[in-house]
Amino acid sequence: MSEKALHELAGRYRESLRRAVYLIRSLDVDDDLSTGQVSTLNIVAEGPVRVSEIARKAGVRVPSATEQIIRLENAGLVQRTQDDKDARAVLVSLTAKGDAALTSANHARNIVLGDGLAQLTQAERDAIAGAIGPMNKLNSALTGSTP
Amino acid sequence: MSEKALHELAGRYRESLRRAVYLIRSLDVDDDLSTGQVSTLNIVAEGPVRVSEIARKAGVRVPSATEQIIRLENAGLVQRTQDDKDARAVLVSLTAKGDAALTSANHARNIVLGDGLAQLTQAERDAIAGAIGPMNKLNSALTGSTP
DNA sequence: TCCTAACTATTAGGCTACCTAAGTATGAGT
DNA sequence: ACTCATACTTAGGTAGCCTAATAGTTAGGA
Repeated sequence: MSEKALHELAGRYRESLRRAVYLIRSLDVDDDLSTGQVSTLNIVAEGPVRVSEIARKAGVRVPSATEQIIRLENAGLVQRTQDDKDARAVLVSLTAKGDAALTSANHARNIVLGDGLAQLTQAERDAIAGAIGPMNKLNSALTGSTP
Repeated sequence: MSEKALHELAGRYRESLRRAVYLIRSLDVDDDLSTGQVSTLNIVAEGPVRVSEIARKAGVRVPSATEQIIRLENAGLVQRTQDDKDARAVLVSLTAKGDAALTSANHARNIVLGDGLAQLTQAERDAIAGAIGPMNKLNSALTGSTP
């Protein structure tokens, strides 16, 4: 593919992503969790995770992750415990309340987004479904993140 | 498509978009413009635009648009003029400096993203290219925005 | 052993960007 | 002319991100 064509595609994709970011934000509807908080909870949900690991997966610096975690801890959604094997490390895990809030938040967002997807044709949904893999690969290639 | 399948697709797409936010941020490399500023400049570039129109297209409230515009104006990238036909309205347009900065910023970002796209296979690029239309349609369906 | 370098997390301070509510000025309709 | 709606700005507040500095822990070599 020519360099010019790559740049043209990059421009169109970039614009589409910019708008999709607002779409994502518009999904924070009724609950009191922000998109960023839901993302952090989704990371924590995979098991007790270190702060540095959360930061890496979320694509932010460690102090930003600490800040998010403190907010979530104050809301009673996560808890911090010491790592037995490394006294420097802190392990973050979901509380029961956090687990419930996350399930509910994911469900609410998937319903709204699912409604939008239902308005597309099957071919359009297939196109989006088929792009997710390549999008993730592109994300990894450019941000170096390993989700 | 079943409701369950829609929600499953919604979940995967949502996760991909979440990570794409960080991709977008990683494109702000060397220049002094943020992603939001580039977006605003891109909107303004289409011609003299009202503040309310900028807010609508950017998916933010009017005061947020005003704030962005003031920042850009202070940087000499846009100018505000009165609308002859409606003394309440303010028309925002690019300055020569803003036009140059926008061209440069778009170019720099397209190069970085283009490099990432170049690492994909042709089939993967085609998948992304094919999803842009449906993604935009979905964005419009859910946010009510008319880009 | 001990000393230094590396690592993990937090705190402190600062910035952008978003929001709602309130204020000012203009336009449009009755 | 009066009223209501529209367009924007101002004021005040919050979330979320950053860098720099700090405290404690670990690991590895002299």
